[in-house]
This record gives sequence, structure tokens and C-alpha cells, in this order.
Amino acid sequence: MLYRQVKRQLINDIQSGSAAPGAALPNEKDLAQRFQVSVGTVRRAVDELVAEHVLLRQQGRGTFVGKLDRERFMFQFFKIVPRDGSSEFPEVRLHKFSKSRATQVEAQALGLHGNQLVFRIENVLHLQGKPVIHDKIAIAESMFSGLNQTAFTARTTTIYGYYQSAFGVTIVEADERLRAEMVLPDSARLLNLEGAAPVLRIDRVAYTFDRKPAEFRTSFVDTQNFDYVSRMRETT
Amino acid sequence: MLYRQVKRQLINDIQSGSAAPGAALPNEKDLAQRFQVSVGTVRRAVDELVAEHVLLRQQGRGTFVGKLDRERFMFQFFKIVPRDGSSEFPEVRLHKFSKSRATQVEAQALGLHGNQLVFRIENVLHLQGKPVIHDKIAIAESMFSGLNQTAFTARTTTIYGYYQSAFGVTIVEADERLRAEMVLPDSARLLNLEGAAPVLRIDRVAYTFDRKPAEFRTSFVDTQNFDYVSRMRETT
DNA sequence: AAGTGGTCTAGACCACTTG
DNA sequence: AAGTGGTCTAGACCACTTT
Repeated sequence: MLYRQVKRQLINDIQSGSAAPGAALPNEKDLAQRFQVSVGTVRRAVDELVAEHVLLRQQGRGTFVGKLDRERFMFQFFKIVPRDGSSEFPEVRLHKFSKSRATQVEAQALGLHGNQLVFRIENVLHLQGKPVIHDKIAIAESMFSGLNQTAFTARTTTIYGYYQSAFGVTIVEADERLRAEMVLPDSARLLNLEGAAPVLRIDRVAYTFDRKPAEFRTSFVDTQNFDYVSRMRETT
Repeated sequence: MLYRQVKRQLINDIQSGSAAPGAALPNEKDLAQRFQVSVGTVRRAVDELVAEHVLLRQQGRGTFVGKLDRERFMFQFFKIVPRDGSSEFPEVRLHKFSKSRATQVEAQALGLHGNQLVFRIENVLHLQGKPVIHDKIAIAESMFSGLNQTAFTARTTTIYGYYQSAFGVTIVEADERLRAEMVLPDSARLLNLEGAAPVLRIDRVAYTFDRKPAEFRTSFVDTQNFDYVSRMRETT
């Protein structure tokens, strides 16, 4: 399993910052020489990282460290689409920003011990000009130390892109659990829903490398005009 | 793209029935000789089919044509799990069986022209002894000609396993769209829900090889004690 | 023209399963 | 021991991008 060791080292380069998002990797021959393996073995390691969207290969140009920009976010992590019509990037409006002790559920999802601090961020996401999603995010203060509302609001990229560029936290995968619930009063207000309405609730745990949990997020989605799409393909 | 041609031929062998589900393939060296390519090229073709769960490799034993048995069905296509606790195979009870003209929605999902006939099957799926899912299935009469209620009920495997063994239709992937809705009267009765309750609605189109649609299914899930789980990993 | 990744080959050696 | 898939190597040649 030599190629696993090569993959590990490439991940380490990314986590340590010596290979920054967007930057080019050395060519495959040089990597092979550096790791003292054949080019085929390097290719196998890179193949997996490309499949995980961590690296990006372009024939004739080179191999680059993946950036969590809008395109990738939409493709990999944003599953809400209009019932009829095509995908659209949501407009994100910050609703609340605070810091307090983790609840038991949050602590378990994020793998925290004791009553550690978490940042809490609430957003309302608009699609086609209307509020559709109410997000409640919890992230560990220890992993995102120094985060504040001003910097968060001033970011120029996606939330995951901001985690990556400002804190070196690259989200590579996520698990979600979905259910139908009646809307809660706070979400109803934010989503302009009246009385008793069903919403799609999504609990997501997002992971960085090595399946280390980085973010716990609960979303409430008004699915009157939007669907959550899921594709069941080859699972590795 | 030699390996694509090899993959095509292997798929043809499965579709034509010359390689039956559960049967062993020739070894890699023999396949290489038959297709006049190197072993590495055969391996690449088989790699993809293994990733799609069409083939199954076992070191030291051989490579086998995948069967759509309970294990694979649960792993690849059944996403409803108890909120706390582990996965369980549902007990499927037939509720209705009929044949009539396709609705416009069904015709579009199944790629049918005109007013072709479809079989309609309704099931209630039980988990932990209670009714949890109300399924409405539509499949084209042309693809499943000769299907009848007696044979369907007498099947000894999963529904997808039955499609495969009785009609040579292997389901390899599916697209789903989810939303939260208020339960409809017929589902409410079947799921023992009273009054206004939210349910998770899932519209699924299941495909056989070459992305040919084979089944359209709408499920209504009582998510009081169960979740739909979705894993966002490398997407190819 | 030079440099990159993409495909394919031929073969060595290893790990596992079966008789 | 014989047969299977699993990993790794070294190198040829092709396709694409940049200068």
C-alpha cells in the first residue's frame, strides 16, 4: 500500500499549508522521485485525491490543490434545487452570530469533550429572491479560534471556502440525516411560513481529512418549490 | 479508451445473460487474451464495474457478477434508518397491484412515448414491526412483460433482485428528489397517522445500464422515528 | 518545441483461497 | 501447489497546453 503513504504525504502538504489551495503540485515525475516510487504509484494516490475533489487535474497544465469555491460547493454540498428549472447559488444572509457552550448533541457530533465553546451562526438562504433555508451552524471555538462576526460577514467566498482559506480547515465530506417536521416558530418567521407547515430538516456533520468532524449544521428547508436531490451511484 | 470498450463488452455479457448474476468471470489473464489487451486494461474496466457494484472481486477466489440481494440493496438503495440504532431490512407487504396507462409524469420519468401501459405496485414497508413507508411503484409493461401479482408476491428476493433474475433488468443507479409534505389520506391510513402529519416524500427514478430508466417510485416516509441518510463523498 | 497529464503495456512479486 | 486478484515498476506513446 505504498500509494496510501504517498496520499498521506500529499494530504500533509495541504494541511501544513506548504501546498496552498489553487497552487500547482510538482509534476508526476518529480513527485515520484521525491517519494522514491514509480509514476504509476503517484498516479494512484493522486487518482483518489482527485475523486475526493481534494486535487484537480488538468491535462497539459498540471495538478492543482482544490479550492472550495462556489462551483465545487454547489456540486458537492448544495443539494437544494428548484422543482422546475436549474440550480442557482443561494444568497446567504447572516441572522445571528454568537459563542456559547456546546450542547450535548453538538459536542457528540463534533467530537468535543466537556463543555467546550462553540460558535453559533444562523443564516437565511434565499433562492429566486425568497427565503428558503434556515441554517443553524455550530463549529468548535478550538478549531476556528479568532473567528468573529465582522470577518465572517466580510468573507468573499463560500462558508467552506472561508474555513479553508482562513483556518486551514478543508471540508472533504459530509453525512446528512433528513426528516420531515412541522416548522418551528423561529424558522416560520424567517421563511415567511404561516401556521402549520411541513419543512425538510437536515442534520449535517461535515468532515475534514481523516474523518475529523468540523461543522454541525441543522437546516430547515421550505420544500414547497424546491427539492433535495440525491444521486445513488458507485459508493466507495 | 480501450478499457471503455472492454467495460462495454463485459456489460453486454451481463445483459445478454451469458454472464449470470452470481457466476464467476474468467480470470483477468484470460479476459486480457480474449479482448486482446493487457491485464492492466482489463483491471481498469473491472475496477469501474466493481465501483458500480456490478462486479464483485474477491482476492484469491475470482471476480463475480453482482447479485441484487438484500445486502447490496440495503447498502446502495435503502436509506431509511432508525434515529437511534442500526439498520434493518424492511418487511414488505403488497397493498395493490394493477396495470393501466402511464400518467404524463410517469411517462416522462420512464422515457415512454404515447399512452403506454405500466404496472402499478403499492407496498407498505414495516420496520421494527410498524408501518413506516408507503411505496408507489410504476414500471413499464414493455420492459417487464408477463409480470403478474402471483409471481411478484412469490418472489424470494428483493424487488430489484426480482427485476434482475426474472427480467434481466439490473438496477445500477438511482436519482431521488425529496421534500416534506403533509400526509395524504391513503398514506395516513396505511401508516397509522392521525390528522395532519408531515411525511418525507421521495421521488425516485431507478436506472439500468446506460442510464436507461426502469422504475419510477414515490415513497412516503413517516420520519417520526426514522431518518433518511445521505453521504456526500467523492462523486465520479 | 517543451512540458504536462492520460492510456496502455509487460512483467515481477505479493496476499489470499482452494484443493 | 496452483490459481486467483492486488500492488508496484519502468517505459512507450498519445493528447493537450503553453511559450
